[in-house]
Amino acid sequence: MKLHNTLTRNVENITPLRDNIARIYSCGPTVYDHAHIGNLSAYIFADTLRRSLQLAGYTTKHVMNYTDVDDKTIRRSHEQYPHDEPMQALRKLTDHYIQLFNNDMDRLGNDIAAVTFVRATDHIGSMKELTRRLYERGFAYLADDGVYFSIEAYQKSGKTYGQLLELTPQNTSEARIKNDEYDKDNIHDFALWKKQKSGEPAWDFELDGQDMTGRPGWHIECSAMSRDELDQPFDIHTGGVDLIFPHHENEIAQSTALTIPTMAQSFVHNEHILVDGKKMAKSAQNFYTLQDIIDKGFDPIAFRLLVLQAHYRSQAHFSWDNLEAAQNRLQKYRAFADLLWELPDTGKSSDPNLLNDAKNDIISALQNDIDTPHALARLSDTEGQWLRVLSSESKETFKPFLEFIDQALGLNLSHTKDITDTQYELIHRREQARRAKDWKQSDDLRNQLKEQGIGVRDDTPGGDVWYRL
RNA sequence: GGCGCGUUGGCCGAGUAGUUAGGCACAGCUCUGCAAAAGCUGCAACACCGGUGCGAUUCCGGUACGCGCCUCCA
Repeated sequence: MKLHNTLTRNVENITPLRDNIARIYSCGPTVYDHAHIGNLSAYIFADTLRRSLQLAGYTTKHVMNYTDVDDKTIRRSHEQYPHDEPMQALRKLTDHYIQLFNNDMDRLGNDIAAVTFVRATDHIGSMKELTRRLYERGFAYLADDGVYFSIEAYQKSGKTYGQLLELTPQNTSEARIKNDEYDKDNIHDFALWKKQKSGEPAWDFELDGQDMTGRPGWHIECSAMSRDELDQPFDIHTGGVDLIFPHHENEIAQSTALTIPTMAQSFVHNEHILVDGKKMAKSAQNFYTLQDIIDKGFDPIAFRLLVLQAHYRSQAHFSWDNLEAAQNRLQKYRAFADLLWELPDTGKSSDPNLLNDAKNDIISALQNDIDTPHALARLSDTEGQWLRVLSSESKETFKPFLEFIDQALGLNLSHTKDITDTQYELIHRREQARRAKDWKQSDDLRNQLKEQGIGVRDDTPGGDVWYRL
């Protein structure tokens, strides 16, 4: 399995470090609002990555976190539930958005059952513990508003800060220096733990005899959770390119300061989805949610296809035209899947290479740095040969192929349902009408079927073939 | 200011040192009672300027434009 590793900036072969189990940690959502489709595309990628590892024959352990305590969740929970206790308000808010998030994930074809979801607030204990150990070993210091990680101490211990990107003094924007309003020694130092401000939810914490009651910093959450759930080092850490710095760099620093040489053997980052050539972001107000897409009559899986049509390391463009193109493509795939019901129940494939070659090509495309555009091209190619499928396959041979496509790409094609006996009857009557050259009757029947969302392909060997519109 | 990435036909989007994925859209033809489907054909691209090659869209250098990161961010 080849993957692009941000640590080395190269596509390299990856094999699991331990027990043939691929351990993946994906930075998940901050659950303070609806996820927008740019956020969601990162999880479509993570889902596809896990599927690809499974196809490569590895067992996977895939962990994704919910960031359910941070500045935004706290602010938002106070706005929405001003009369509740801070902790209770936080819980209400994050419970709500976790539920919405899971629903979006499911609608997008992401296999949520294959992922272990963890909440930051369920791991506060290990966050405190990690903070304490970093402090005791001299990698952290106390400030008025919290506990900070010391980049200087980290570097003096012989470690590199800047493993994922080059960091130089010139590389730091003036804006950052000007905005540096916190009480820290070095501009890159970051909070491991923040002391409670009034009205904020907080957890008891005593460090070096001082009351540090408060909450964890963002970066420590992922270091602690990934260690709790996967141990370190694990195999693959995923996230959007925006997380490379500082988030993942800081996670590495926290996780490697004490003992282990690396946090994860591979960091994989997906590029952003652009709207009108710009990054989709809440702050830029140029974002859409999955519900926006659904309200416009699009299928969530069409959006999945739009994401998969571009390589994860290139910026994809979102537009309604592109989404419509993806939806059309999905319709074709579904019509292809509907062929299942036209096939005989049993019988060996008389054209065994047709589906096997496609399957193997799709597997190799995915093993090659998750080359989903190539995999989809191959699927489209196979779809274009539906007549051959119709004449050579049976349910016994075609169903597993659809299941394979679903396993590999999450398109839910094998969920195709048969049409009703009444609808078959309509198709049958139309064929008879056509044979009798009763064109009015046959057109009537065709319209009836159309109203029920069924299209008919004439003149195929063995009788008319239906598909969903 | 620093670092990184990109620029492919009407649109999206792969790929390659010589034979050029795929999707969407469009035009014509065949087939068809009509339509759909299918088949055939057409359409049309590798930002610009140099360099190295017999040969570059593909490698190297530069220019222009765009994007991202350096701050919360998928």
